[in-house]
Amino acid sequence: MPEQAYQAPILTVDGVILQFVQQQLQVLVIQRANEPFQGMEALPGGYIVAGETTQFSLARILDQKAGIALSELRLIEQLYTFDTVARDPRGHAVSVTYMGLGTALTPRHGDTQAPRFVPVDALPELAFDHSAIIAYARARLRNKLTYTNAVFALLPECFTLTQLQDAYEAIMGRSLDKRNFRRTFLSLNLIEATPFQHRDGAHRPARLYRFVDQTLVDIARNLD
Amino acid sequence: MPEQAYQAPILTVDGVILQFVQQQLQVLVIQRANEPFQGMEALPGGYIVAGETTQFSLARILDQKAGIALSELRLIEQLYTFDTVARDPRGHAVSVTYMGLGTALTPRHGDTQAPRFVPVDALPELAFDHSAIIAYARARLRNKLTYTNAVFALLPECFTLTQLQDAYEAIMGRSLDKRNFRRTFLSLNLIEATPFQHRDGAHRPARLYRFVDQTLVDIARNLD
DNA sequence: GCAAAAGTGTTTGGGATACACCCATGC
DNA sequence: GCATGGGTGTATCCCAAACACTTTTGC
Repeated sequence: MPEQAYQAPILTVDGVILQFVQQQLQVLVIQRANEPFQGMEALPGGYIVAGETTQFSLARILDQKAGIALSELRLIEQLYTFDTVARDPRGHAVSVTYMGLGTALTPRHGDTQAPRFVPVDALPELAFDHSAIIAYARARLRNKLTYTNAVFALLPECFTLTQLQDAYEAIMGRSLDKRNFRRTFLSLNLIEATPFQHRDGAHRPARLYRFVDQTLVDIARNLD
Repeated sequence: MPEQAYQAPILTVDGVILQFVQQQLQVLVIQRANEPFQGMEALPGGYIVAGETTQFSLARILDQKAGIALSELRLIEQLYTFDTVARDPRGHAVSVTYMGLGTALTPRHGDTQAPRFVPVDALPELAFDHSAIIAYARARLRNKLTYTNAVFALLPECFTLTQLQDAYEAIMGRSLDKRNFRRTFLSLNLIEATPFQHRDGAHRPARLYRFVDQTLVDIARNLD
C-alpha cells in the first residue's frame, strides 16, 4: 500500500432531507452558488474532510448551507454511494448519500443558499444526478414503512390516525382502506392513545396518538 | 467549492465474496502483505483510483489479490460505506463495500495473497473492521433471500431441491420444513424442472431444477 | 433386505381484504 | 339541520404452519 499521493476521486456527501407537510412529502433543496450548475437547485452536499465521518460532514454542510441542525432530524440513514465517473463534470466525485427524516423543519435564510422544501412530486430540474438520488431515497422509504415504524420520524409527537394514514398513502403512492389500516396499525402496539384530541373545524374531534418508541423498530406484519 | 487541494479521507473498496460449498456459506479472505495487520487475513480490498468506479476498482483488486475475475460472480451489490475515523490505524479511510455471490469460485495462487474461502461460521480474526462488514453482508443476504431469487447466484445452474433448501437453511441459520419449503418455492415459478437427475449414493436419485431467470427478481410471498 | 435420501397431502388458524354506516362537532 | 371528517365490525379467502409415511436406489 503506497505512502505517496495517488490520484483519488473527490469524496462528497449529499443529503435527502424529507419531511411530511400538508399531506405531501417534501425534500430540502438549496441553490448552487458556484459552477457547475450555478443557480440551479440541488441537494445540500459538499466535501468530506479527513477526520470527519461522512455523517459529521453532512451535519456541517446542512448547518452552513441550509441552517438546519442534523440533531433536528429524527432519523438518519445512509442510502448508497454514487460513484459513476460522469456524475460531476469537474471530475470523478464519489458521493455518500444519506436520507434524513424530520418534522416541521425550518431552514434558516441569511448567509445560506436559499434553502427550501419542495414537494417530491413537483421537483424542479436538479443538478448532477440528484433527481436519481431522491428517487432512490423514496424507494427506500417506501420499503421501510412496510417493515419498520419509520413514519414516527415524519410526524409530530402527537398525531391523528388520519395524519398517519395520509403519510402512508403519500409515501406508498396509493390509498389504503381506513378500517383495515387502523385495525392493523393499532394491533402492532407501536402507538398508544393520548388523552388529547385534535379539533379543527366543523366535525368530530380526532383522538391524538403517540409512538411508544421514538427509535427505529422492526415490525413483523406488513402494512402494504 | 475550493480548487485547491483539501485534506480528504482515503477512499477504498472492500469485497465480501461469498459462495456456498458443502452446505456452508464461505467468504473469500486474503493474507495482508503489508502493515498494518501484516500477515493477518482480511477481505480483499484496496484503493480507488480516480476515473474508476468503485466496482471497477474492486474488479482490479480481486483479480490482482485473489485471481478471481469479477465476471465470475453472478450477483454483485453495493452494501454500505464504512467511514468511522478509527477503522484504519494509518488515518481516515472510507471504504465502499460490496457483496458478491458466486458458485465454484477458485482463487488463483501464485503472485496473489494466499486467497482462500473460509466458512463464515469459523472466521479467523480479521484485520480492520472486516468482521463487522461480513456480519453486515450476511444480514443483507438473509433479508434478500426472503424477497428475491438471490439464491440463484450461489447455486450451480442445475441443482436439487435439497441443495436449494440447504442454502436457505445455512443462510437463514435455522431449519425449514421440507414439504412446506418445496411447495412454496415451486409455487413461485422461479425454477423449473430439468429432465436430469442427480445420483450420489445408495438412495433415490434427485430431480434437478434450474432457475428460469438468472437475474435478480423480486418475489411477493415470503420464505421465512 | 436395509440404509439413506427423495418425494409427497391434508388440516388448521390467522392475517389480509373487501365493504357501509353512525358519531361528534361548528356553523 | 347540515356539512365535514372521525370512528367502528364482520365475513371470506388464502397463505403459513404443523405434521409422517412411501419411494427409489446402491450395496
